[in-house]
Amino acid sequence: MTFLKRTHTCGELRLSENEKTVVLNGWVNKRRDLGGVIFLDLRDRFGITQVVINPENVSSDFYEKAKTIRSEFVIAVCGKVGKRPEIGKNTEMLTREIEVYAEQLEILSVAEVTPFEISNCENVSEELKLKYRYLELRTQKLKENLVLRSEYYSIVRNYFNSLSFVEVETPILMKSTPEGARDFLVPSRIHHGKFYALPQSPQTYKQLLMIGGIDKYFQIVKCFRDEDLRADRQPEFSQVDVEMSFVEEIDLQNLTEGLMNELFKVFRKKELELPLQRITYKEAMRRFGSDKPDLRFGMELIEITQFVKNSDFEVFKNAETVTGFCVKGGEIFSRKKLDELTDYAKKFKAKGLAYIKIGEEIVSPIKKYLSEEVLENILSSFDAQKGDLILLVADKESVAQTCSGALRLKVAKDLNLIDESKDSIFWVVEFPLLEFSEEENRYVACHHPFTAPLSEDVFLMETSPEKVRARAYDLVWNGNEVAGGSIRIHQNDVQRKLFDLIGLTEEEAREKFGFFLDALKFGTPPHGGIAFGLDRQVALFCGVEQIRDVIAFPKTVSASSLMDGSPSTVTEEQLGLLGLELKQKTT
RNA sequence: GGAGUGGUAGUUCAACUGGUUAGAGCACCUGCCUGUCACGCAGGAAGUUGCGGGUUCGAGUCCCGUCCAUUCCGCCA
Repeated sequence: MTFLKRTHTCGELRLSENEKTVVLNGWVNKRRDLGGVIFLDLRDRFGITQVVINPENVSSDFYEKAKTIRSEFVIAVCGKVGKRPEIGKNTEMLTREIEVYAEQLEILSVAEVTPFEISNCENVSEELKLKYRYLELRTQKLKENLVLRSEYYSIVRNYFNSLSFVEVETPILMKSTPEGARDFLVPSRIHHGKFYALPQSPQTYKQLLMIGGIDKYFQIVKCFRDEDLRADRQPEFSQVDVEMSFVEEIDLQNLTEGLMNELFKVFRKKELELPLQRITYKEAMRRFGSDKPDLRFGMELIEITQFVKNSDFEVFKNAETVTGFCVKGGEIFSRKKLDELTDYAKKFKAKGLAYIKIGEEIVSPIKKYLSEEVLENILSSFDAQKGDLILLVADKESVAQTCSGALRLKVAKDLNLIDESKDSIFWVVEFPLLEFSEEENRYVACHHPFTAPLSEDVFLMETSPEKVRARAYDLVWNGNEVAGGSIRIHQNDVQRKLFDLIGLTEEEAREKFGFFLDALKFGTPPHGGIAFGLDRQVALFCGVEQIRDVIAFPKTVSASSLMDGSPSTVTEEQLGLLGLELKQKTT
């Protein structure tokens, strides 16, 4: 035997093992040297067990060796399990009833003083923890998150396997596509000047699988997007990717609801009320100013455009939309608070934020522009009572709604109106198919260019493409988009029409998506799919804000890995082989 | 690409309006301590104040630039 191998984990022993001789392996979480007796808290991923080294019961050699043990040493301890004279004061310790009296001890590995304490690193900077991520992984929290993630995989696989889905791996090296996010590119050594792209999602592949007759597909898959990062966005992230043939929206929605219910049963100890509520994109925007609203609180938006059309206030009079919401008891908001909200509104392109305080009297910077009648109409629209505050944004419809929606969420968070024990989970449907991009001066697909239009809207494709609704659906959970999908186009001519609408010439379409258009000609079943944001869902089930906390080795917001120092430079030789040469950075 | 916040000992933070030798908790090291579990007590070591420049008699503090982390806007079909 090369070392004393464990018989039990550090989270396993209870009084039932009293008197048994056991071997534990683990890291020293904490050492308490009382001069005579030494206590070691031994940690592995299952828990912590107290080890006792009593000089009266062990040889002096043994005792001297034990004296040298420090935090994060990896040791093996053989000893007898005993009942503690006094139950451990650390109430989180699963093994607090017992302790192990060391009889043999091996130091398997010494450890230098770590850059931060494993048992106390809540407040340590992100930078340091990421640099030494493997040390942070020793913490309970991160381990629990990864274990939950692993259970998530297993529930997903069981669910789809039980329904006769086929798990298929799709290529990581693929063709760069012009639409959507920026691609990560991989230069080809064999074909100088040519590049692979890493998939933003296996979208075309899974559709080709449908054409290939694999009529129920799923995959837990990495996706890559070279865009700027956020707390809930990493350059590489995971999806549960699903596609089915001979289906329409309801089939995929039912399938998704079934899986979400399984996940909720395990992770939230409750069942969902199925079927989930549906709300159209238009209604979500009108009532909540968001395509992923949080419905755990009220403060719905009320549009008052009609009442102020003829007011003397130019801003309201000329605005396409005036909308806002009523904050119950918000009359107490200070000037400072209102300024803060105004600044926040400006981030979302609003030019300003109007407010009406309903106190002993009505206080509002715009009061002078509003007639008694108009004011009355506004107050009653919002059902505003004394003590309330009305916040209003006037702008073109999209800005007024988005901005009010953002404010609604911020105010709810500030006032702690969100009941975290509740879950709001529902579908948003009937998204627009296309959206006009001022920047690119063309239509772009809201979802992706393979999404089918609603059949009753197809006639609008020629005349007003922006009005066409898509057969797309998003699953929204507590204000987060946690899954999204659509019924796909399965006719070659419709697909070509869509490419045409988004400004791809016949030639470009052939060059970029020719293989796909060809495939559509050879008998394509009606099909559709959905993709789950795995990291985001796991983060929500773990109750953490950052998806970094559910990824073993995440990147920073500047997309670098502090631990291994990637991305990094490569040698001239490596570049040469690829036929590449670096340009001087232009400043 | 833009905005905010932060960067001081291993670590978490402090240092009022620019002013003596940059402090404290935890960790670390040494000694003492036989039932601790945030062990205790005494002592000690530990700093290029992110980096570069500037203003000043004097800069952790003010100014300019830059880098890193983080949050948000843009972006993310």
